[in-house]
Amino acid sequence: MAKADPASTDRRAEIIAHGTDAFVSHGYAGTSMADLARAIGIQKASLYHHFPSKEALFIACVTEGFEGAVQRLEAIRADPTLSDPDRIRAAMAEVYRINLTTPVGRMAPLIAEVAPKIPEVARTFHNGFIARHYAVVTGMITDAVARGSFAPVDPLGLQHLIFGPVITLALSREMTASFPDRDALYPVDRIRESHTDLILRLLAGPAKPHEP
Amino acid sequence: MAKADPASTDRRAEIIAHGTDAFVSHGYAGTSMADLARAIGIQKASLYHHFPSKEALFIACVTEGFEGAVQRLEAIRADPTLSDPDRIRAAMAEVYRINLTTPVGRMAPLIAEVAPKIPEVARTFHNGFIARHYAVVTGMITDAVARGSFAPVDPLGLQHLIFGPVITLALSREMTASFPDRDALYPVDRIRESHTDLILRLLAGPAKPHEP
DNA sequence: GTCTATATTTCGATAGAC
DNA sequence: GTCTATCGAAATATAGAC
Repeated sequence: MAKADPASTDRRAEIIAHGTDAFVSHGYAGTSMADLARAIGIQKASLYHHFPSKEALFIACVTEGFEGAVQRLEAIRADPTLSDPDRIRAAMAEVYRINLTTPVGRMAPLIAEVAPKIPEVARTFHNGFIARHYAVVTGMITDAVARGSFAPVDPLGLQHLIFGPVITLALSREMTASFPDRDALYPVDRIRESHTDLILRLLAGPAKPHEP
Repeated sequence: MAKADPASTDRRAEIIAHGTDAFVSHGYAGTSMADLARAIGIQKASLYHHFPSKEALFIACVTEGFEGAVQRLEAIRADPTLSDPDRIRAAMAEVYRINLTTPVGRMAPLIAEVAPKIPEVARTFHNGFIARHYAVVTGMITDAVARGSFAPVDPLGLQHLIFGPVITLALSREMTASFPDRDALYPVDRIRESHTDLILRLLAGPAKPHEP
């Protein structure tokens, strides 16, 4: 994305950044071009100089938002200096980071809202972001199982066990954003550490029968 | 659905049923009173005979939607004929049923959208539905641990490991509702069975070190 | 590229007949 | 209880000056 004119390109990126946040927070129908313009500090008509319609702006927010997000996970998978458990720890830390500190973790319901109106964004987002994230993490686990580092596990079940709690946590925290006790109800660090430990425990092998 | 006066009382329930589905599918702002009336087959003005405003209708959809949903889980917890593993199996089957066959599993983002405008619905839904569901399942696990049936586990981590994949699955399936290969991407039965097995494996006890 | 001003449609909500 | 008709506000989008 190299550009000559910073005044022009930066404005477009600024609109996309604000727009993504607004769409994720208030939904597609709940985000008005007037509100968005006011948040950025420009006039409504100026938005239409950069994007021909609200729909085009939305598509840009969804499809340009996850560029580069998969590459960090790919790098963790390919890093030869990591042990297999440390690779899982690093991957889960990155999954938590991307889902809890960027809007992407709250995009699923937004896509669902818009899918009947703009069907292609659902495929673009799913194939370009979700499916690739799943594939990288599933791949690094089956790699480790093949090397004998981990016990065999059903990849489909484990994939949902890894991503499900993170995405639900992002949505739960947004739902409770106004609660004064939100961080006590959904403490990110504690949940992430416990989650990671439990996943590694499953990968370590089948259970030894519990003796009361 | 028992019907005494099909003209009057059922109309209110009919509006709430259609409204809940529309709100969950298209968001609060994305659901218009005109569309809702058309879906039911009445005129827009008739909606305002049963509810004074769109906001009042929405609050009714959220607060009346989860009545009785917790009682089935409570019954499973209290059932003396179940073994502890079977109790977990029954509870997870019920969690999957409620989240995947009723709109409640897709309500979190809807609540998040509306929370800035109607703050009280977030607390009502969280305290009345989510927190109680969490408490029942966490309680039946700590009960079993106290009886010696299961190994000790961090209840917070396990709670997210149980509910997270289910809620994310409900959202993923809605996001991909238009995909012809949705059931292949997100096969409910396979995921539920694998998920349940992995949870029971964690509860069975600490891992035996894996030997390649 | 950004602005003011405006066209057009759709929204939530109300009035009043039946 | 449901209808037709309509209001005022807010939405998307456009026209044209600077």
